Amino acid sequence: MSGARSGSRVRDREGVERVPEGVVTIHDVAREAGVSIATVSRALAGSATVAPATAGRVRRAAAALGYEPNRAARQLVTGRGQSVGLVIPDLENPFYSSVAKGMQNRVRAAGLTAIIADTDEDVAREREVLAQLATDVDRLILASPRAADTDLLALAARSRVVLINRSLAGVPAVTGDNADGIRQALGHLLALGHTRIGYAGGPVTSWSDAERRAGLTAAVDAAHDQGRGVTIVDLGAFRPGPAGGLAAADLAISERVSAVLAFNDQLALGLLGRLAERGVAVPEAMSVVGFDDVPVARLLAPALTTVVVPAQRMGAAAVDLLLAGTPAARPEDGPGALLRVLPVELQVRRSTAQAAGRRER
Amino acid sequence: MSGARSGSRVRDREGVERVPEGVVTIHDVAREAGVSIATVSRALAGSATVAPATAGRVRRAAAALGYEPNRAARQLVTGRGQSVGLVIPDLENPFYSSVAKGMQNRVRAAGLTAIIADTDEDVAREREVLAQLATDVDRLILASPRAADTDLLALAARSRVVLINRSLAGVPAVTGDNADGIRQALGHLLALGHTRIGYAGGPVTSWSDAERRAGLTAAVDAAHDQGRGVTIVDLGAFRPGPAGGLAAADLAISERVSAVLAFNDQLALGLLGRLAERGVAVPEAMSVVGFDDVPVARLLAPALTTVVVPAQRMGAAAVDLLLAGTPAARPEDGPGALLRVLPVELQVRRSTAQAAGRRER
DNA sequence: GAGCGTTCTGAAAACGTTTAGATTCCCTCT
DNA sequence: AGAGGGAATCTAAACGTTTTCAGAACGCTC
Repeated sequence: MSGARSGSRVRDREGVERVPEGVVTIHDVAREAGVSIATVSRALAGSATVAPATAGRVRRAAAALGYEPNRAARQLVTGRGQSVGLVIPDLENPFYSSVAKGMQNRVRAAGLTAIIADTDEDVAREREVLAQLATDVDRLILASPRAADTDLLALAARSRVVLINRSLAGVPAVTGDNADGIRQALGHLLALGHTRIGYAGGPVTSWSDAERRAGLTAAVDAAHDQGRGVTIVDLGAFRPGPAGGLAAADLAISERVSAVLAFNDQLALGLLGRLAERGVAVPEAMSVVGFDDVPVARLLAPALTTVVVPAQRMGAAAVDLLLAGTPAARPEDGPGALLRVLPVELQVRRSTAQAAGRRER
Repeated sequence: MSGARSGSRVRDREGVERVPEGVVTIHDVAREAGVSIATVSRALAGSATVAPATAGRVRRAAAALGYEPNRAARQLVTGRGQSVGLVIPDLENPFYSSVAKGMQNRVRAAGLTAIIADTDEDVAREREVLAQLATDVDRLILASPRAADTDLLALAARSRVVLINRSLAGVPAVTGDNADGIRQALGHLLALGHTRIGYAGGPVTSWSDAERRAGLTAAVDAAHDQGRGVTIVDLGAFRPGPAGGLAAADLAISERVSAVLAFNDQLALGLLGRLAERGVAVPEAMSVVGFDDVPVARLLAPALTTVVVPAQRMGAAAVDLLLAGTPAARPEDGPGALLRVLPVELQVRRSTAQAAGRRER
């Protein structure tokens, strides 16, 4: 029982075209080609140190036998697997499923395998997932993680990591241009004459929300500098699902804003639903702007005015960043060093309209 | 440089709580617990032949060191991988992202890894994906595959396969109760007085659509037997995305039906959008029923009456079927042998109402 | 024709795990 | 007290690959 255990069952005197029953290993190819397994490995890896004639013979033998390298064995010895993990907070959130789709496409195009894990928007779950994933994946894409900075840095230290919608010193990341998006959205509402606008925020732990709030503040300041008065009413922080939007809607009504900027489309969806329920006409009595442009946004009645974030492209871009031979970033480069910011664009639809005069309810 | 290579850097005199820098292997745990690696392996595998006291010590050591088994190594020796692949037509379709979510949760709960692949509703792409996946996964869940029966059988011959929304002799499968769902939907519309109803079908290659059509025919026959006349107008076959619904809406209007049964919610979404655009009031002038109950269905205005298919549970059930030691099915058992049919339920919302009298347009 | 570099190939060690078979230990039974 | 038998544990082989190092074959220069 030596290493050549599988020999007898693989080859018999029938010749090359005989398809082996069991799994073909590198040893079988080596025997077929009359070389050692080391040479097979090198020939198939395209190493330059193998003679062209030999390489050809090896390749032919491999093809004839239908050899497929065993990924587990390869991974074990190289330490580097051929899969990349994607960790997302919620697969049912259409924004993230789009990200997942883009990511998965690109990964597969690169001949790799996409492993996916949903954390249910839960920190503990995320930690668990990360621990499990860390062992069999050395390349990770983390979409909007809840994890603490230190945990992420530890992770990034031993795996290649790309973040989506979060930035962290020394870790490459892809995000949408949050500040610009919110600026465009606010500009649109101002142009429509709204002066009292609610902001329905995402979770306090959300990096995107922080960015969008900062962008909002900046945009408001800029407006003031131009002599345009506007009041932003902070409606609070909501879970980024449709359910969160319900509460936000009630708040928007009682705060007497004429328009609401929602942290994301999911929230806006809930808002729209609750406003309809309460008999508040959109956009006549209340304008609503979302963020993300999830696929349903344009199908709603009224179709949702929202900031288009190229979710699929974000996923793909994250993969590119991950696979590019980017040298490990040095923390001293600052957070922006490896940040890829994708442009976003306001898509005006039916959910926004000119502000009516102040209303009493 | 022996097998215990990582020893020095892992343990120092600080004690148990010290988190190791490098990767913790079974050797480290063995040293920590004062046993051999074989015992560690057995203890963690839950083998009965290890003394409870020892097992406890090992588990504690493993936890203290944060040990996670190396999957590549395990897979190499056992031959059986610990990932299961999920092939879905479109991640952006909320129904399938729900399936994916349920599947992924269950897979991870079992300590396995979920590999995901999106085929973009494309046969060629699907074939490609399957070939790629087959090399590193021996357990697959195929959601609504387009592939030919023969290809699927070949695949099922060498991997464990569970189908979702399709049935095939000898291959275990999970589906919703399509016929019953459509029966409920039709019954609801009949109860509301509709007598001329459109059916907006899915792709002709879709197994689900075939089932639903069959169920519809049966339900219509049953109604006729009870003396209730109803005319079903086949509006055609549409791509199962919202875009398909637009065309279906125009057809529904020109065919003067008072209600439409849509193959799925995506289609219904498009329908609703287009009807609103054309000024046809839902549900006053036209009732619409969907299928699937995707998360947005209840958030639409009007909220969509639809057949609730437990998508997440389907994903989970498929995993259960896959992991259960189900003996390979024998084709002679017939297609139903390993079919797990999940009950579905009509959820009445605002998109359906009593039929108005016949209208002219 | 000896010495020496080049170019190619092979032997063998590693990767971290599972598992078969050997070994130890401690009872219990005679 | 010695043998026999289980239970618990250990030793070592195996999984299929990559890669280091050493060696073989060859051609060149002097």
